[in-house]
Amino acid sequence: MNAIVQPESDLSQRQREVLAVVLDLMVEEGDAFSMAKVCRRASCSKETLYNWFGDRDGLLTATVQWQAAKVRMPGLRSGQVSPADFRDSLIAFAVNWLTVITGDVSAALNRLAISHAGSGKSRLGEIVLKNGPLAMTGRLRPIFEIGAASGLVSFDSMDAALKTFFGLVVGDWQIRKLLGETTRPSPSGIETTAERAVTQFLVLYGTAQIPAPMEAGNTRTKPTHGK
Amino acid sequence: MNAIVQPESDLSQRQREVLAVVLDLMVEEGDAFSMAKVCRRASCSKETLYNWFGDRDGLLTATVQWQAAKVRMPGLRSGQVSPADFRDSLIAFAVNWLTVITGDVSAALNRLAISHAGSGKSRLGEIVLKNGPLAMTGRLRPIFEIGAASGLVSFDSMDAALKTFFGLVVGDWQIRKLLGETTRPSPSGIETTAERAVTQFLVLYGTAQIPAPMEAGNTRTKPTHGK
DNA sequence: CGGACGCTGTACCGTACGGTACGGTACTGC
DNA sequence: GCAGTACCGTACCGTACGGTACAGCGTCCG
Repeated sequence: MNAIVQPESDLSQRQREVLAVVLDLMVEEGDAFSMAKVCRRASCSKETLYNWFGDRDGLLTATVQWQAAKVRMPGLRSGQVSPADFRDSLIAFAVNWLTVITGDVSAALNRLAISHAGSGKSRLGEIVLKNGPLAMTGRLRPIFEIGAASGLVSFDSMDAALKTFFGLVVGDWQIRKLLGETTRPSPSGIETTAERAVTQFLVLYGTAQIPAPMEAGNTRTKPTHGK
Repeated sequence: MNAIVQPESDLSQRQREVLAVVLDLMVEEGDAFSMAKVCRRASCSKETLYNWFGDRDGLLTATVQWQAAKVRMPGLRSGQVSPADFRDSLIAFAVNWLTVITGDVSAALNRLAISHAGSGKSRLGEIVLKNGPLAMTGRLRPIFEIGAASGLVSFDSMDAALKTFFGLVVGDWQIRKLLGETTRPSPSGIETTAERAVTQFLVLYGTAQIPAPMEAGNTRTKPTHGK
């Protein structure tokens, strides 16, 4: 099984078209679509499909990898950075992440990978894990390091801080989306969530005063201690 | 389809035995197990199975509901409460939740519900959602209210606070578990995570000084502001 | 005793799907 | 013109599974 492992990007235009169809079908039907349906919609023959991707698993894997390769995160120039830039950078990161997470494509991919992880049918879970949470923390870590080097934040444990950031940003959005809840946050809702999460994160890990938002999160950036 | 909707608890001992077998199979194989396999392992006939549960969906639904009914959360006596009690209560809650979430049974149930939510095959997603995150916040809300009434915490938005608590506690544990990551936190790791999450939560939302832990979380409960 | 009932085990049916084979067609290079 | 290649469309095969039917068996109750 898993005959052909495409070196990731020597995919022809036609092959990418097919994968796009597969992705659409994943969004519409989850794991339930058949190879025949792919062929019908993509106007290609089964034989070609099997020649290109080996078997169904190969097709799924190729689709997931191809899609995962498209996800990119906003970065941050290294060197000294101002508090405002740092904060904006975190917010941009959070907005980006939340937008991806709450999207139908991400949900479809995660659903697929999760159900396969349960059946031990393939390594899709591993792939999505690597391109999801792990990629996020991987991209976020250098940003955190820049912040720390600039004296804006400090961590006892970088990993714990990354987990905390993840939790504050994602909250229960992802699990609810995956379980089929239809209410999707508006772009402004995402923005608000991201700002609140970053504000809270900076309360927990920030060392210097960073421009506070007007109304996000707990409103007050720090509770008025003592009753 | 979905012929018989068991009023939730008029299940015979024998029926519960069968559901236990189904649950085991879910943990082992995800959604891939067949009705025949259930019968073989439970030593019952297909006909009986279909008489009792209508169809495959009915069996799955019954299993999920039966299992969901078993989950209970630690509560908190109402009335005035001490800071230490409040904090311990939150920690107990978090430990309980993390233990459930990272367990194989919960993972199997969530995987099942998630994959069905993707295919629109049934209402399992809705059921798990109601007995998962929503049940958690439902149980947590009164605890928060007691805390607020006792002047220990204050919220601008109760919903936002619940989301924050969820995020701080769960982090990325659940999604990683669902995606098949095998490393499971030890009981002491869960304890540590829970304490750190609660400490952070109280930093964000607490009004009064609450006994700080020795070393949990960011170590210092509040960063020494200003460089 | 005898019929009704509930259950087990097995054989069976229809279907749907993954995977293969094959005929037909367009294009390319010689 | 012709072999080779790459692809489409479709027919086909084997299998596995959901669901049904039926025979056999123990138990309860009149």
